Amino acid sequence: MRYHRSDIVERAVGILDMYGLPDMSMRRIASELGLQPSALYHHFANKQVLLAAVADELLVRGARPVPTDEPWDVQVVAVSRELRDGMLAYRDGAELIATVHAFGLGAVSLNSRLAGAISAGGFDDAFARSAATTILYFVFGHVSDEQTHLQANSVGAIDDEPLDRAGADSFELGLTLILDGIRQRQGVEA
Amino acid sequence: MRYHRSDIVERAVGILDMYGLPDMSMRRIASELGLQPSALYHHFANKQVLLAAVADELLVRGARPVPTDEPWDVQVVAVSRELRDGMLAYRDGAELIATVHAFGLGAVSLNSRLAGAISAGGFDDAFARSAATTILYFVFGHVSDEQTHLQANSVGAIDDEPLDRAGADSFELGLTLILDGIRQRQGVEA
DNA sequence: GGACGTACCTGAACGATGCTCAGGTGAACG
DNA sequence: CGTTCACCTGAGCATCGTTCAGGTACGTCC
Repeated sequence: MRYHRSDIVERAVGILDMYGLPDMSMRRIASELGLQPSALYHHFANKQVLLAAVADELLVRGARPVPTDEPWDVQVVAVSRELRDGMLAYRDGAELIATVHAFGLGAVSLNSRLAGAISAGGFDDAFARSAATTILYFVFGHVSDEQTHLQANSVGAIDDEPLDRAGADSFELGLTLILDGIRQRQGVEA
Repeated sequence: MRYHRSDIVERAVGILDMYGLPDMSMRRIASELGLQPSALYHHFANKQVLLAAVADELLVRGARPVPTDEPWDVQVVAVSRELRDGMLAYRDGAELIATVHAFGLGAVSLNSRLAGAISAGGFDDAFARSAATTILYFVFGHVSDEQTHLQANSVGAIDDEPLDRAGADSFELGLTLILDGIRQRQGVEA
């Protein structure tokens, strides 16, 4: 069988969700496709690039239409929730997406989408970018923590719902905190 | 020569600052001490524990007295700046401290210190904890990004000061945003 | 002073990782 | 029919974290 980039990404996503990030090795991906590991390097320069492609795929699968007719802060909340849900939808998705972003590969649109929504509130462009990254750092950190604890507690089969609820509530609270800080600057900004 | 835990941590810090996190391998640490790699496992159960000890050491070295006589928000800013400076003081310090915290080892005091300062503002304990982690996620994310770009640009010997300035300004802005959000809740909270 | 315990260390090895490279195969295309 | 090029093989390199059986020396206690 002969494959394209997309086939490899798809298989990698499957392994990620089934066995987790540490098991998503080049050898594992290759063997599940019936290939030699070296074959993967025909499609991706190195593992980081493959990881970036997988992270982008997760984000694409979790994408939702942005409500551009709504107020700017509603848009920001919508994008943030979409990002959170996308990260939580696959095992180790949060860690993957956060590290890929930290590495500077892929998912550049996240920052732009948030900054764009904020700009719609009549803020300075530089301010919008700073505020957007502030939100991004919060989302990455919070959701990564959430997923770590969720997955740890899903091994022992204890109650998930209370934890999920607590995570979601805490997420909304932090997000509101930052948004309140931004809103407070409306009219003061250039 | 025979060593203690602290000798190994100290040497590891040296390697970290000189050659970076990726070069801080068990083999490298051992060889710089004139030891076999296996000798390190007499002092630390595994590498994660060693990393946690190194991260804690960096934080201890960067510690400053907290101005408990100042208002709560001034204390929060002080702790946040101390943390940022501590992370930036050593090569790859930000990544190290952030990943160790994510792993749940060491540096538990960070959350408590921030939460404690916020509580002094008369906030609910649960709220203080949530607000503290919101700030922590922001600091970790922001400073990690800062350090990545600083180190990338220090290879090519271009201007550091403007970048450093931009990083610090953006840091203060994000921090103020969150603090404004928190302050807005004063009086409303239980 | 001699036996003992323990803290620290050696040296070899295991299993796994990302990655490279020279070469092979087969389908599409002129 | 011949060539090009995308895709792949298979072996191997250089690392990594970690384990384990055993060794050495120092402090303590009889």
